[in-house]
Amino acid sequence: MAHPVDPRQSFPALEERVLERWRERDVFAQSLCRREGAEPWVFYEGPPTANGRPGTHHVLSRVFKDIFPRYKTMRGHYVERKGGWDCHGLPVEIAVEQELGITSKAEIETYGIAEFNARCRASVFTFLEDWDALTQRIGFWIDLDTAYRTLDTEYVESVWWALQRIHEKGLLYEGHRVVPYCPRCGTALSSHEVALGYRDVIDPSVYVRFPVRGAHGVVQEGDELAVWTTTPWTLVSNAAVAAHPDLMYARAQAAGGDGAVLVLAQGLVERVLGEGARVLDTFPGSALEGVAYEPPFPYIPASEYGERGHTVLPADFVTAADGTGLVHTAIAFGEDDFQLGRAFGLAVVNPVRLDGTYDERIGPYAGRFVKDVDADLVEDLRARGKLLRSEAYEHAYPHCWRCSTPLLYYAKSSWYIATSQVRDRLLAANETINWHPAHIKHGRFGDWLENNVDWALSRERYWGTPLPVWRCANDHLAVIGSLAELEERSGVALEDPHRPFVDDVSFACAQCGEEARRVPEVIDVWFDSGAMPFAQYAAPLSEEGREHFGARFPAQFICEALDQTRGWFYSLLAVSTLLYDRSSYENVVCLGLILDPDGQKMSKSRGNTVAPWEVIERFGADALRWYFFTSKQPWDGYRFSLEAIGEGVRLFLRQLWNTLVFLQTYRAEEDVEPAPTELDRWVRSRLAATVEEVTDRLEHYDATTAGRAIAAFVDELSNWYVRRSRRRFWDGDPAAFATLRECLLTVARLLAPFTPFVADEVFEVLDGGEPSVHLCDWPVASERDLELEHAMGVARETVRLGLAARGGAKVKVRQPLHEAVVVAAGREREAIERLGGIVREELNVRELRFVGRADELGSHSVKPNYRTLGPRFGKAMPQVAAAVAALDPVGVADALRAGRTVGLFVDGHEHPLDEQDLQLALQPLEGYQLEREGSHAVALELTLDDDLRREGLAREVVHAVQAARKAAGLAVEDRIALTLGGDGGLVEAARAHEGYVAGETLAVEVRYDGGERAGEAARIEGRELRIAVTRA
RNA sequence: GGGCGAUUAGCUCAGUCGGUUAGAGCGCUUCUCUGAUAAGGAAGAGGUCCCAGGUUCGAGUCCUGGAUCGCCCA
Repeated sequence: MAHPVDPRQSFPALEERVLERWRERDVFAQSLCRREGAEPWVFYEGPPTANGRPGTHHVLSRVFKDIFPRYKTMRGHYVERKGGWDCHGLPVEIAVEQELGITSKAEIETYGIAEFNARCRASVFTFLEDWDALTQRIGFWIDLDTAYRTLDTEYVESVWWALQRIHEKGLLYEGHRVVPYCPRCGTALSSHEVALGYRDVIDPSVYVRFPVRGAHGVVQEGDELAVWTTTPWTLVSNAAVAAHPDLMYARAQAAGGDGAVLVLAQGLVERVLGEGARVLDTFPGSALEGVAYEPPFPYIPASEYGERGHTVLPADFVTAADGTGLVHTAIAFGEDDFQLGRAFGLAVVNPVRLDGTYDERIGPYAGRFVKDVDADLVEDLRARGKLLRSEAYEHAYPHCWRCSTPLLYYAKSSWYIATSQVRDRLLAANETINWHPAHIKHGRFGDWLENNVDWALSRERYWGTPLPVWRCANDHLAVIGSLAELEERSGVALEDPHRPFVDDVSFACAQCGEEARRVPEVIDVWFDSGAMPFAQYAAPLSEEGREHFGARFPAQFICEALDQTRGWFYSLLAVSTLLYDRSSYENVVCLGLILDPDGQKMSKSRGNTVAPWEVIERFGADALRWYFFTSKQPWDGYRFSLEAIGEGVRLFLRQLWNTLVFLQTYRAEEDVEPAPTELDRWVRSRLAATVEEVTDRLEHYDATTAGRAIAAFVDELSNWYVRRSRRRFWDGDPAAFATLRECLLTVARLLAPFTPFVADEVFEVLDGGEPSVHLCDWPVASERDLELEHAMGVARETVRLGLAARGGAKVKVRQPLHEAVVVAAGREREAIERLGGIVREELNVRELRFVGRADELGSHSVKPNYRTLGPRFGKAMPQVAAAVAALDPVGVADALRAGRTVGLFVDGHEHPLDEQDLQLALQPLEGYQLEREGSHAVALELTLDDDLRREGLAREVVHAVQAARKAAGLAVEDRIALTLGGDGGLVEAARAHEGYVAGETLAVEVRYDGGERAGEAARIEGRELRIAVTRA
């Protein structure tokens, strides 16, 4: 019956075996089958893109996406695990561009959109096999066969439907405004995409002189405005200067300068012009309005901008926090600038082409990429004496999250969803979400929602869901919600809704009859993924999908890395709030970043990445999973290294496995009625406690504490229950086998969501009665015996103190002692007496003697209990502490034992103190080997007589014989014939305890005629013992 | 510049409602135990709980300011 178990089992090999078994027994499908009709518990898969190789951070999110569905399935829910793939978007286009060796939109169009998109379609799943293999190997149960794909026609149609609904609500609009724009990709980015690409860069920070044209109010001819900017490339299209009307400004001269009079914010005079600068006049910014000046570059005349071009304008956004308080304004390149220009009727003049280069109006710089011209422009200013100061300025600047090109803020038109109009609804929906960690809710995510801006939805690209907006010459819009609707309008039945095919479909405008053509844009991929709750089922266009969706919305659980706060977490919430006015998820776990052992972000360029396969091949997937689950709270991020994982394996997986090996090594038939001992009852109670805690923690999405609780139990099981029960296992006690088996089977079930491989193998070895542990129900905690758990705690503490006393006296545990004197009373004494056998054996003493009064062993000291006395006495606490210190400890101990209170004089009043208020501790007396902790102590009687010495020697003999057995290569169950010889005292001790020696060493006969020649020599306390061992 | 988070032993991390002498594991040293275990047990070394103020009888814990790191945003 005993299933042989390899003590040196390789976990990766074990896992391969388990994977094979799962396939054979179709366990994943079975686990779903068995829950058919049960209450669903809904998980949404945030779709990864399969056009890159999966890395360790993907493993992190995938194992957290696995553990809770597994747990909930065992709890009796039906947990559909539908996979998903994000297929559209720039990452895919860029991979294809690289493949084709092209870098611009013009080249794509020359190449042909149809062919380009066909390549994109093919490229999406380049690494699908890698993803598949890794997903399986790490035990992530997800159905990839029915995975939703955002490129599928039905998916696109669902997205169209959603946009049509949003349009019907009046929330889709085209707007002209300044957007973050990637000149390489030729498209605007949404704010959450911008958030993905901030990077520290050093830009010039320049202070430029703008000479005024003629005196104007407070300003005189020859004065110069000191104007600040960090984007010199926008100076060529300077349109105006902004000043805050209420801020105080000054005319000032630098000490020892060229005598020029500069105008700037009064508070910044010293910082900009240096110490000793002289202020000539001060006045509010409003006095500067209308001052005309000479622009820094001559390329675009003031007339181009209109009446107020190249003058000072009042603006509230100006601050004196940095710069000069006079802000350079270029209408096309900043949100504030754009609004200011609009307010004062300035024309938008944009001399930068869509590819990020200057057009022909910028003379010598035409054709160059604007960001590359910064340095030349600064030099130009310097050469013409227009430069006041120039410094390097390090700041975070947004870059394209895929191609790393610095973004430009750029005025152009794009399509928006008016999410800011539903901001309150977004906030309300957020209130219903349970965030892990909690601070995200009102911190990072809540703040983001508070400051919500409209969703910049359109992308001027090729491979994406086409924006389903058709427009006629009279600007009438039609937003189409399905291919059927499009066919109805146009008579064209499209099979593929992608560009370029959809671009060719036109129809007569319903309002004016003019031809309506599709606008050229595609939509933000984040909208695709945000639509997945319904689009993954092709809802609502397919009836079946509508039903599926109805039963699976919202999700109980989603899980992604922290960077999705502005990504999927947002798009998912925004789409469902727009359509259904509620959140699409109830619980969310945010995962942190994976760092290298030095706390640096892992990246290919640093060469500090650890490939997931490397870990799996060396330690196994369970080890990696266990590390992620238990090493720390997942949102804190990880300092990841192979060593860290190895340690976890050794401490936990090995320990668990060895316990199983032990059980299987000694396992016997179990047909006898088990008679459980205190130890059995104890470990079962601890097991119940563990089930309670693990369940509670997993209900709260806290895998870390749950996993650590399992580890703590396995440690108790292995290092206390098994160690204390070894003899019972050797003797074939059925209660011990039944108990250990039960514990391991329950641990296997608790562990199933964490380390699904080793859990299943343990379960299989122990023949748990199902084809897999993953088909089991989650364990229910049995009743606990809190009294016994407490008693064992006290007993173990007593053992610990006793062993420490032995250590202090340098007396080996092998040497038996007469007695241990234990200071304990009441409940503690009962506890130790109850488990006295265990304590005696562990301490190797013949008797336990109890003394109720610790002063028999040492003197008391009395300390105040601050926790109870502090609130009572407050400020008088120091006096109380002094008064307590002056009490007679023996008297206090007597009084408290007798249940009386102790009077304490403070401030002339007597205050009664009871045993809650005072804590007794022991001071050891000299001459005793005593270990104490709180009111609890153990002393050892160290006097040895001949009897004890002989027994100690007999145990030494046994120890030596066991070593000889091992050296002779005998199996643990081999019987032997034993011959002893050598030192008379040793032989005599062995003879006196022959039954014990023979029993311990499995000797069927013992002879004492081993003369000089016999066997191996061992040395015990300086004396020689000769041992001969032969298999009997 | 703003927001969020983190900072506890050489390393990885716990630390409850503010309460007595701040813990665990790993690693190190010395003992010890062994019919499962590369395991276990005991002792030792190892701490400015990031810093400075404040509140309080009492602060690792609460408040304010600052430093460093990470993330996010301007």
